[in-house]
Amino acid sequence: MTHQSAGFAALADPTRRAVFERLARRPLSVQQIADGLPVSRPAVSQHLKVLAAAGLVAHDRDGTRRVYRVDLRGIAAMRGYLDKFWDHALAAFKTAAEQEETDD
Amino acid sequence: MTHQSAGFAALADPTRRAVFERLARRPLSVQQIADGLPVSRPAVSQHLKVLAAAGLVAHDRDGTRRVYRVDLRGIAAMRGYLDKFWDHALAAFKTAAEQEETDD
DNA sequence: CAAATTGGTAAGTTATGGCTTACCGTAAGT
DNA sequence: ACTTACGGTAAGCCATAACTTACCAATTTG
Repeated sequence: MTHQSAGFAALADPTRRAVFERLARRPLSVQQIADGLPVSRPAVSQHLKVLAAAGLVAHDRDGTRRVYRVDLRGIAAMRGYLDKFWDHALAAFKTAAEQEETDD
Repeated sequence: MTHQSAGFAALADPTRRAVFERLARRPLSVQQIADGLPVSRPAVSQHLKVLAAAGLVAHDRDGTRRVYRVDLRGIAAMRGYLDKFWDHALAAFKTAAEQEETDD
């Protein structure tokens, strides 16, 4: 519920999408993520916080490192939100089409 | 491509999501949308512009009125973007699970 | 053709959010 | 224990974006 709306805000930012897309390829430490981006490491930390709040990423500990990876729960929530409209709009479209038919 | 990223930004704003969700129920004029929201009509116009740029809404003319409705193209683009990660993550998960099995 | 309704755009204000540097805690390595 | 590596948080800066009022164009109606 909260995850859906937070998800859109999370993926709205280009840098944050870049972080997310990198993690989709393979799990990475914060440092590794920052190395591949034109922003500082603290900036990455802040982005990860937002992504985590949206349920889009999670992390495991490895010593002092945090290895981040994508979390399916956030994606599932967003997919669910969009699918609601998708199904609804398709149904409405179908109804309209049938209406057209009987109008002939 | 452009629609995906614009879509997330478009649905990131609560007011804009409210506009979109209202339109999902049924097509409405700009005035009608504004009547149900705590913001001015020009604000609604601006939100509709953003939603339209993301391919999430479209409109038909009816005299001086513009009747807005949801546009499936924007939703399809966003679904496509998310599904990519969904499929990829599921595949990775499956591979990991099979790895576990052979580890026993 | 004048009046009224509808809605997009401009200009200006304020809040939000993304970035930086500085700082602090924690775990490993020597 | 000291040093190094890693990463989260705080404070402050600046750009963006969400809102307002004011204005204008276009269509319908009397």
